[in-house]
Amino acid sequence: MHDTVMKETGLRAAGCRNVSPVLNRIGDKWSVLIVMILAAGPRRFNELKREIDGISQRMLTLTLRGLERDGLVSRTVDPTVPPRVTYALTDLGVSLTGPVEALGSWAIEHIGCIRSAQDRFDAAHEAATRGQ
Amino acid sequence: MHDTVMKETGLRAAGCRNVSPVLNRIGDKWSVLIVMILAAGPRRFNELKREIDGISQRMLTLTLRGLERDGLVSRTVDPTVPPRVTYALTDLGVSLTGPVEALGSWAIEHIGCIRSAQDRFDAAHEAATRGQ
DNA sequence: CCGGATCCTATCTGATACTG
DNA sequence: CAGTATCAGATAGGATCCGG
Repeated sequence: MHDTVMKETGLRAAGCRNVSPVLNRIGDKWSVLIVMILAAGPRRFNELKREIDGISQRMLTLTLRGLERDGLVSRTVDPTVPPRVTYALTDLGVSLTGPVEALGSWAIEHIGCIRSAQDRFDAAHEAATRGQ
Repeated sequence: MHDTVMKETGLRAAGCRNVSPVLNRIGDKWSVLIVMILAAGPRRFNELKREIDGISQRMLTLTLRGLERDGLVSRTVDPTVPPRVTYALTDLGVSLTGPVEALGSWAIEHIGCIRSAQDRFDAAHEAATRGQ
């Protein structure tokens, strides 16, 4: 990002290409939740599964694989039997919690505003649709 | 939300219920991009369509409706013929740009780290899969 | 110019069953 | 315990045509 002059459009386009993959990850159904739980400390597979409640085994595996692939989460296998696999946030994963918490704060702060906007919109839309 | 004592788990669960809808919005394919473009000033429908390049008419309409429903974007119809419809960020929408830019900065800052992690992961995984 | 309606495909997700 | 494999349903997204 050391281009001396960069048009706003160029900056935005470049930003988007970089931001998109991150958004795809944090935008999925479980990633942020898992990152936030792991922010409180490492967990084993079934601890996560119990703690999340609603996630399928499959999605937990898939999401953890994705997070591991992106370098946000580390996976440590304890070669015992039965196996113990521990997941933890990497430094990169920890650094993500900041921005995500910022977004979370915004959401909590404005959720009332959003919900009332939705209600107003739905009411208006329902009124327009009533005649059909 | 007036429980006097709330366990960490409860707090997290409550936070999640509030954050999830927001994540669903900003996690989708186009919302953040549109918000960021509108942050630079109001646009008309086809201006957005041209500027985004790759979005289908359908998705632009759908995404704008969603943003409007959430109170992030305002839609103003100029009752001329042909009609002019102008989209702009609401105050709520403007307030979202802060956290989103924070996330964007994080993404830009760490994208190299992420990509190399992915390459390492893919290389390791490919090696493990080679023998099949 | 704006956008609704329809059709079709790709991807995501969950349920279930099976394995080291 | 910690996964993998497979199947079926839900959902997102694009292409296209039509209407105000």
